[in-house]
Amino acid sequence: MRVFNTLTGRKEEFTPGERGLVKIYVCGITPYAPSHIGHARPAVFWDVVRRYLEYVGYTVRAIQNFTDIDDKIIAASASEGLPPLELADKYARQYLNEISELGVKPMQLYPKASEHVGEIITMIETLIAKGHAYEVGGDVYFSVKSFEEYGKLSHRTLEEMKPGARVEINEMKEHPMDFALWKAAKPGEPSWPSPWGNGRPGWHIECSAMSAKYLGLSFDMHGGGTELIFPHHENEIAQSEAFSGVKPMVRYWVHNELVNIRGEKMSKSLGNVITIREMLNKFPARAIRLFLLSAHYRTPLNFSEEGMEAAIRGCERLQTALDNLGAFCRDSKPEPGGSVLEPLEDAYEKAQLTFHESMQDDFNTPGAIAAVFDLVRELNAHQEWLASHPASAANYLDGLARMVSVLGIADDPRKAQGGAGDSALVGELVNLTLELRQKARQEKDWATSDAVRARLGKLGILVEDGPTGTKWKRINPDGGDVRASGATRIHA
RNA sequence: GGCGACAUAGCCAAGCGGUAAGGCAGGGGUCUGCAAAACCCCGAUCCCCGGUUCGAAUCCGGGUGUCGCCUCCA
Repeated sequence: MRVFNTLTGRKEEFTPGERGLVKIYVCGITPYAPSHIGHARPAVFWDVVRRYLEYVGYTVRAIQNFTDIDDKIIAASASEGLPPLELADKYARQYLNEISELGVKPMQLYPKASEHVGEIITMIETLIAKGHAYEVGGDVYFSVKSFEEYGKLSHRTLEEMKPGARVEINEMKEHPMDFALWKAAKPGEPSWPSPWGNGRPGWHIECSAMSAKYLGLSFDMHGGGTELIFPHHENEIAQSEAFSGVKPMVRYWVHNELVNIRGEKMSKSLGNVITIREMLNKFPARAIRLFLLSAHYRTPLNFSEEGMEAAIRGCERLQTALDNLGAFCRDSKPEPGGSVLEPLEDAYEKAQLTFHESMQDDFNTPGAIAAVFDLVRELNAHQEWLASHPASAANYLDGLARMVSVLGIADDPRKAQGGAGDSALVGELVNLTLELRQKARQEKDWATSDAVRARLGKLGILVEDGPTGTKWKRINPDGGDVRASGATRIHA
């Protein structure tokens, strides 16, 4: 498996530090407002990475932090009238609920900065003792000049950073690029006691402290958006490696590109933010995932209604294929010999291969998705054959479902839950209705046949007559959202 | 001003030296009582200009354009 490493600027062969175990730290959010699509991209991407690594046999230990001590939280706290930590907790929970609805499997741990102040203070004390940090008037700063490799992640030198001069002027700092490890408390702000007086941690140190605590001084992958490369991750390396002397702190730095909208960066000031909640209210979670995965994680993704529309259609196509296979599996017709259909078998093997080669090549999800669609086309093309070979249908369904479940963009109909509140009784009633309708069809009583189909449609049951029999599935009566995969065939 | 990324059919998007995956949309067929689903056929020489090479969308140089970072930010 090859992974692009920001540190070296190249794709590298991936090998975990410990055999069979992959340790991942993903930079999470600062919970001070509802999360938007830009937050959903890394959440879904890392979920897929995790699923794939587990799929190929690794044990994954992944954590994602919440920065719950921060200027923005303090500001939002004042305007919302909620204590800072409560406000952060509220939005953190909201975020977790939303990504859960997006099908993201929970990570092992979501550590919060506020709960690791002790570890942070210990780390700062060591940095001071080692001459990498200094205290000035209650603040503690990291000395960038004390870490000769400063800039190695973002590929720039201290000299290159001066010209732009977008550096805050702070008389107290020894070097303009020195950054705060600890900030002296200001009135009204949350603060903790420390050897340097009351105060709070700087932004970057929490990640160094928490990753060290839960993953060790050197771990496999560290993720985050590209905008975090500098200064956040550059500073993390400096702190962690200066603190422990262990290098590298992170073996593979993996950064995702951002989500834009109409070619512009999504930001509150431009007023073009689309929240995860809004997305979930409007589109099926599966389609949101397909959309987010339709571009490689290292290329910017432009949000658009058209893009979502395409993703919705794509998901429907996938689910229809899965549902059909599920219906064929349940077919009780006897298998006429264990024959194999060559073109199908070839397509299946090729799809499997392409899927894995794509995922192994720096998590190329668009390539993996293409492999899935290739297979779906072949499967669809041989529906009649599959309908009379349930064992083969089950076999291909297994394979297709495995691929699709790594991406989380469709369900195995055999495992899917029925529609909310639906019981087996509903299924039986629909089947009964369709059997009666079938009699009408045989008598060419199209008026009755069409009326039944229309009535069922109003109830959210989509009826389709095809060459392999009549199928039905549960849909959302308002939208096209396929809720359950009750595809059952009524034989002609 | 510095650092970096990207530019492929109407839209989205793979490709990493051997003559362009996939999805959506569109057109034409097949199947079908109708509808739907599905299948088949149709579309790009890869921003521009040079260069390297037997051969480049893929490598190098120069343009043009877009975007990101350099300050909080997924």
